[in-house]
Parts: sequence; structure tokens; C-alpha cells
Amino acid sequence: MPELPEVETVARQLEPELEGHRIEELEVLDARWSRPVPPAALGDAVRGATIEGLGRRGKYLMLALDGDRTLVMHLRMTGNLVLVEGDDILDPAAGRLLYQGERTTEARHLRARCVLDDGRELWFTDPRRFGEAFLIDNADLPARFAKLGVEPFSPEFTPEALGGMAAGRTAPLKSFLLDQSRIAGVGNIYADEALYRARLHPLSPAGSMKPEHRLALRDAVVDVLQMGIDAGGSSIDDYRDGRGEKGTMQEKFLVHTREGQPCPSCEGEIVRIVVGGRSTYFCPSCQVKLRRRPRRRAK
DNA sequence: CGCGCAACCTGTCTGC
DNA sequence: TGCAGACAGGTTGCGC
Repeated sequence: MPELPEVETVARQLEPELEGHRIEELEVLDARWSRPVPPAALGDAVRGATIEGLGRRGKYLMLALDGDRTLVMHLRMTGNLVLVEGDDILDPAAGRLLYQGERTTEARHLRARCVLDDGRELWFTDPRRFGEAFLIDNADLPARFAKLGVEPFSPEFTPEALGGMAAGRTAPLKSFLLDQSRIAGVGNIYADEALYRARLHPLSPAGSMKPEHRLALRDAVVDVLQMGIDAGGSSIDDYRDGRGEKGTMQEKFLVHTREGQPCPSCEGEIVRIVVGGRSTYFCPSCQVKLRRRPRRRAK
């Protein structure tokens, strides 16, 4: 679930909290999280490091450490990174994580905990265990992320760039938006919301967009991601921000998870289909399906 | 290279 | 109540 807005929210919340602090210990409880590096090896490598910052690239969280290294983490489907301290460690009523030395609720999904020099702890919890982390030298970062696409908030994400990426593509627009090697950070939720706002059908071939469609889609992608950040992310199920709180973007969905409900624009019924194996919600009357563009204009 | 799909995991919900 | 099956926000690898 965590897509760009969720990862950005966590990074922005936690960066000021973590910056300048030293890592006393990194305990990896699930070997899957650090593999292929053994848990103890990652812990040893990170012990004593000072945190210099926390950022994001695509859906990756980047914890900058001294010594020109970065601990890269990915939340995948159900991962959460939360800062906990003292008593706070558990109050289910307050919607927070709990941990009392015993495995209770969320705490049973604890995959790694990072103890800071002031006693606070950074927890990586993840029921489905798809999340992961690795330590990398900053010099190797460009190569490692070479295949990651353009950042949606960068000046390079123009309608023309979008058109260039889509040219000749026959894959459905929905699949196109989810391709991290083209645009980094858009996931299933925001792809649906962006296509709806751009009034584009999720099954339209990516290469079928005309200039006005590219402009609309670029703007819609940027807008929905910004809305997501402003709302502190979407909490459909597992997602919690860096403080363990829910985001509110799910309350602003216009189509996602709204099967059978009225379209906010035409009152027609929102439909759910499966595209590329992913649930896709849209309004059949507002989102027009484009035809595949002829390769050559007939004269 | 482009595209579609299975696989990776666990938890939750639905229907019989 | 029990149980099988479907489904869930992401990414990678494989086959065509």
C-alpha cells in the first residue's frame, strides 16, 4: 500500500526526529528483511552510525548514515516504519503500536527495531513480510537506482516526457502508470485516482494519448500525489505514518475502493475490473476509452 | 525490448 | 463453527 505519498509522509515526519542521532543497535528479527545479508551482519555494520537524514526515492525510504552510506528500506505491501518511545509503546486505544515485551497485535509483526542513543526506537513492522532493507555505499546508489523512473515532482516530469515514455506502448494506461521504471512512486491507489481525474480509461493503450491527454494525466498524477501527501497518506488497512497514526486520503478517494457507488461527476456507477492482476476502479461513462493510434496518418 | 502473469507472504473476509 | 477460496496497497523474474 505504501506509495509515494505514504513514504514521503513517513520521511518528512521522521527526518527531524532522527537527524543527528546515533544508532545504538539494529536488531533484525526476521532474516527475510535483510537477506541475503544475515541479520547480525547488518546490525554490526550499522551499529554506532549517526543518522544524517531521511529521504525518499520512488517508494524507497533512504536513511542516510555517516560514512557515506545509506540504509535503504522498502515497505512493499504492508510495511510500516514508526518511531516509538517509552509508554507510548502501547496503547491500542490510541491507535498506536503496542509492545510490552510480549507479542501483542502489531508487535507480533515486528521485523526490525533500531534503538537510538536516547532510548527511542524505530520499528519496522510488516505482516506480509515483503518489506526489505539493505545497506549501500552512496557511490553505488546511482547504479542501484538506475532503472527507477522519473520523480513525479521533478521538473523533468512534463507532458512531453510522459508522451515520450508512452509512445508506441500498447499496455493499458493503468499498467503503464504502475511501471516504476517510467514514473517512480505511483501505485494502485493513486493510479486509479489519477486516471479518473484525467478522464482516461484504465484500459486505453498508453500510446493512444493525444497531447491534451498527456497534459491532463501529468497534472492529475501530480495533483493526486500532492493531495495524498497533504492528507498524510491513505490508510485503507495497514498503513500508519511515522507516528503510528492513520492518514486520511482514503476519505477523499473518488473511485478507488468505491465499486457500486455513484461517480462524483455523473452519478453513474463506479465499476471494478482487474487490470494486470490489480483491482482497478473507474467510471465507465466519464473515462473514455481511447483507440490505439494508427502508426501512420493516412493521407 | 514489451507485455502478462505467477510468485513471494500473511491476515482477513466471504460464502457454503 | 469450520473450512476452502478470494483478495489485499509492490516488485521481480520468467515465458512468449
